[in-house]
Amino acid sequence: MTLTIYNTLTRQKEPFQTLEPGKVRMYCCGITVYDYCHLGHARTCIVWDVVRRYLEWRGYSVQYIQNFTDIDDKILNRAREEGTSMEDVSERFIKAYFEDMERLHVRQADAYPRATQTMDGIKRLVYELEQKGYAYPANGDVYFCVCRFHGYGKLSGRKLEDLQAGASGRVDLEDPEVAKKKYPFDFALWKAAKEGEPSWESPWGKGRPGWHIECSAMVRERLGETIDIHVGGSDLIFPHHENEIAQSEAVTGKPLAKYWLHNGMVKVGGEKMSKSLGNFITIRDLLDRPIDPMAVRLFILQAHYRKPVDFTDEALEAATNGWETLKEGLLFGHKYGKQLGWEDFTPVSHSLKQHETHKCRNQVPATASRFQEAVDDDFNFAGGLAVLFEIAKELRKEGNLLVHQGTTEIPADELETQWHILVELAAVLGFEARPEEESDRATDLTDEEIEALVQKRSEARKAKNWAKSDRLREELKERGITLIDQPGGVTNWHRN
RNA sequence: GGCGGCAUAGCCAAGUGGUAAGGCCGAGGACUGCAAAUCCUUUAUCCCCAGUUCGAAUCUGGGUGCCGCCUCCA
Repeated sequence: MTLTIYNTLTRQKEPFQTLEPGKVRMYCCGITVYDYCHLGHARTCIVWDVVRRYLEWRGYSVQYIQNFTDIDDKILNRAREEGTSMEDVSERFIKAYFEDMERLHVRQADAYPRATQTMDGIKRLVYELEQKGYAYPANGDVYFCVCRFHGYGKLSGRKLEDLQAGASGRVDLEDPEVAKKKYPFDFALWKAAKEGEPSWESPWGKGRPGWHIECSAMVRERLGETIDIHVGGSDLIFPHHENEIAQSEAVTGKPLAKYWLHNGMVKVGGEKMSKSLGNFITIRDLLDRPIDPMAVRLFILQAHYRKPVDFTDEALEAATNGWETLKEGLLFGHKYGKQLGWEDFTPVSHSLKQHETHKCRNQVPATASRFQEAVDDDFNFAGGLAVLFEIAKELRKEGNLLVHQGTTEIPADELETQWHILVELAAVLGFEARPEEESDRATDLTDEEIEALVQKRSEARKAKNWAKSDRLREELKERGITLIDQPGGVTNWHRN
């Protein structure tokens, strides 16, 4: 089976082939650290986290880099408002970022380069662009000359003429920065220092880098001149990624990335969630409601990554309920493994036995291959989730049968296999259920005490003293015991 | 104005030529003193029009509606 992915660059699905066998070099445009992350950021991080996990599950060794933009007007503005420094602001929100991502169960990238730590690489790129005639200085700024780069617009499907036409009326010629440019669409590689702002020494005088150049420099420094996959939000296609391509390819003469992937936006009330519209909800606010992080992940993963997804309370509730179902399946082994006499009911952790699974692909059960078949088609996680739900629902049913009837329909060893597959596939999507969350709610009653109360209730029932029997049932319920009346007057019970 | 995308049940959402995955919500039934839990069953012809085809949600053309990008943006 072949993994096929949609490439923004070619606007079609292509079979995935790495530059180097078995290895994937992947770069994700991260965030500008001037505020807490919102659900839109969460989507980006979760989607590419899962892409990475999936590639690894498919047997690739993935090198995954994500940057932090820690030089920017917004950060400076915030620092000014607070009376603190740029470093102070960026450090704080980088810390917050990691806290949020940990809660969302997003795995850490292999490295998180920052603009302020990539200064040499940035200056080298600007210098080389200038040497090759793609850049020109203007009063301490340095601009990229868009007209000189012939591939400009290839990613976003724009022509220079269209851009110019579209810009008429938008470009403010009075703006001093615009006035320095030869063409309105030239963009800054380096900006001259302003009074009271952080700056770095450079051949063009004191200043700081433009936004786009840092990614070009980081990719080159960390992953090389051409990488396999470059990802980010679809709102970065133009101008950010277009400019990255221009800068990098003008210098190296090689493609910056083979595949360009972009995730769709999160919407609220039909509109894009964004800072400027003020319709955003931060990850921490959402999780503090509280919403289970896994429900958030499910909400994100149930939509195809390229499509926009609408955030509503209803959708969130559906995801929360859906996660409950999935969770019950994932906890099956912990709850019933012992009872079913499994030899080994510890779950395979997400760091995975899957490589071994790969070695015996011919034995991989049909469910796992259906999962792979779905996800191989441009990361159709929703399709893969359907497979997970199938298993989870079956396990839940078998677990219930065990509780209610004391026996399962499916043989124990088969259930064990199913469960292991479920746990493994769920981990590929980043889902994990922790058994301790469940056992914490244990009651203080001993089995004997419960039995005694159940017996008392049975007697009340026999005497048709419904008030008393209902009171006893209610009492036990409050103490975490669920009663199950069965035909023939037998009452089973279990701790919640 | 330019470029791109989307339109599938009450809601969310896969599917991209052979008569519609999955999730959520709901309905009916079994069981029960009632309930809870559980089990079983059940909910669409795919925005509109025309065309191609033996056959289209799926391809082509037209229309309508919505969204994104074109300025910082995940």
